[in-house]
This record gives sequence, structure tokens and C-alpha cells, in this order.
Amino acid sequence: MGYDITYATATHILAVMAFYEDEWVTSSTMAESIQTNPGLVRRVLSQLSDAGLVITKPGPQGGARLARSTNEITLAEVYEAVVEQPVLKTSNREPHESCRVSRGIGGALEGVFRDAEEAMKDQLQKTTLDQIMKKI
Amino acid sequence: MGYDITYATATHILAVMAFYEDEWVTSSTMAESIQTNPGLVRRVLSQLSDAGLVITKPGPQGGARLARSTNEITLAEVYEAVVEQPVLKTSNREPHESCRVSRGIGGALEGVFRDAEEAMKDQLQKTTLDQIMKKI
DNA sequence: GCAATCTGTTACTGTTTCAGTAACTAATAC
DNA sequence: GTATTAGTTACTGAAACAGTAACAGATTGC
Repeated sequence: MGYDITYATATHILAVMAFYEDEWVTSSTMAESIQTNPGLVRRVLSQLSDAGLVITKPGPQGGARLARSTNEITLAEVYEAVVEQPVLKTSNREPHESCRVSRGIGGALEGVFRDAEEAMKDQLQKTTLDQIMKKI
Repeated sequence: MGYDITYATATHILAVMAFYEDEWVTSSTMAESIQTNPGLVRRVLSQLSDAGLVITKPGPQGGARLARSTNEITLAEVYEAVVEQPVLKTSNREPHESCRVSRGIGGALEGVFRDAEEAMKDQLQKTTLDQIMKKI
């Protein structure tokens, strides 16, 4: 499959903020830990901000910090914040109209794929940022 | 994320074979239903064959057919057969050695991501090809 | 007010991965 | 022996992503 690591990056970003506790952390500091550049960090950070997981502040002495305590942030919320496309995708090929299988397979799979992704999210719901920090 | 639809294609392939029951179905027939070309079908088909889900036969009157009945093939097996990369990926950036978060985040996430994918597979295990066919 | 610092956003580039495709080999049936 | 089929390989074009740079907008402190 593709090589999208945005979700891992987002979790790393939150982990750095958790590490610095209540300080304002700049995108440069996070980029150094992640080994990438501040622009990329800010791009993901703005998604986390939109989702209400972090608070940001521009200007000197600004940066970002967690909006809640680490045991109130689950990996499912992070997933919701940054993963936009379903992981199991149905085809967007035009169906062969005279074939019943071709016409029906898309609809048949959609619900199954959605349920499967939901099960994955339910599992992610069980892990909090706090637990990740304890493993580090 | 990426746009890998191999899994949906594999399920479609199996559905066509289920539709034709005990006949040998050629890659051309399946390609017509899927609206793609036979080469792509055969590429996925060989993975399904390696996994023991289908039986193939070359030559005239050859083709492919299901190795088992439709209620003995689960979508989890199809997943195992054709999905090679984990859906949730950790970064392969080199860690920043002097940062504890950077060094530890990869290992911390790996187990969580594996568990999440396992939960998705467990859900897929609950759906058989038979159930897909009934929806079509 | 002014300069410095930081977020937020946009645009661009190079790389990677995939679907699609064609062409070949090997096996089988008639 | 010929035609038909799976299996495999190599190539192409398109799409998505990481990385990067640059700029606009907000805030701080002087």
C-alpha cells in the first residue's frame, strides 16, 4: 500500500508535547525530534488543532500544547483527526452494467469495510497517549 | 492515503468465481466484470492461488475456481492473501538519538498498530464470501 | 509603532507506489 | 502440433506523499 506515515507523525507530535508537559513547544522543536522540517509538523499540527486535541499560540513564546491531559487523549481521536481516507478502499471503476456481480460488489463491500475500520478504531480507542508515554 | 484497491479487486475476483460456481472461469471473463485487463486479474489471482483459496488450470477449458465452498472463505483470509504491508505504518526516519521520545516512539507504536490491524482482521473474519454473495 | 517570533497555508519538487498494459514462458487440451 | 490458458516480468503514466520554501497573519516585548 501507499506510504502515508501522517498518523505516526501526528502521534509523535503529541508525544513530544506530552514530554514537555505544560510548556509551549514550537514546531522547530518537534521537527528536531521527528527528524523532519517545521513546515510538515505545522501541517499536521493544524489538523490536531482543528480536532481540538492541541492549543496553539502564534508569536514569540508561542507554540503548541496539549488541550487535555494525556490520559484523556486516545489514539482513536488522533486517527479521526488526521486519517481522512478509509484504509480499505473499494474500486471506483465503472461497473459492467450487464454483470450482477460487478454492479453489486461495491455496495456489498462498503459496509463490511466500514465495519472493519470501525473495529480498528475501537481497538485504538483503548490506548491513551498516557500509555504511549509510559512505553517510551 | 494511497489508492491501493488490490483487496477490493481480489474480493471481486472471488465473487465472480462464486457466481459461476463450479465452472472454470478465465481471467478474461473476470477482467470484464471488474472492468480491467486480464493481466492484472492474473497477478492478483496468483496470490489467491498461493494462499490456497483458488485452484487454477492452464490451457484450453482452463481458468480458475474456488478451492472451497463460499461459506468456508472469510474476508480475513483474502486479506492475508493479498495485503502485504501493514495499514498503519510507523516512520522509518532515523531517530534523533539524544531525544528519548524520538528513540522510543517507533517501538511504542508498533505493538499498538499491530493490535489495531489484528482487530480489523478479526472483524473481517466474521464475513464469508457467502455473505457477500447474498448481498449482491 | 517596530522588529522578532511563531502559526497557518500554499505551492512546488522528487520519490514512491499503484493500475494498467504488453509481451513472454510454461502448461494443457484437443 | 496448434490453440488456449495461467504465470511472470518489464514498462508507462498517474496519483499521493514527504520534504521544502516562502509568504501571510497573529502575538509578544521593546
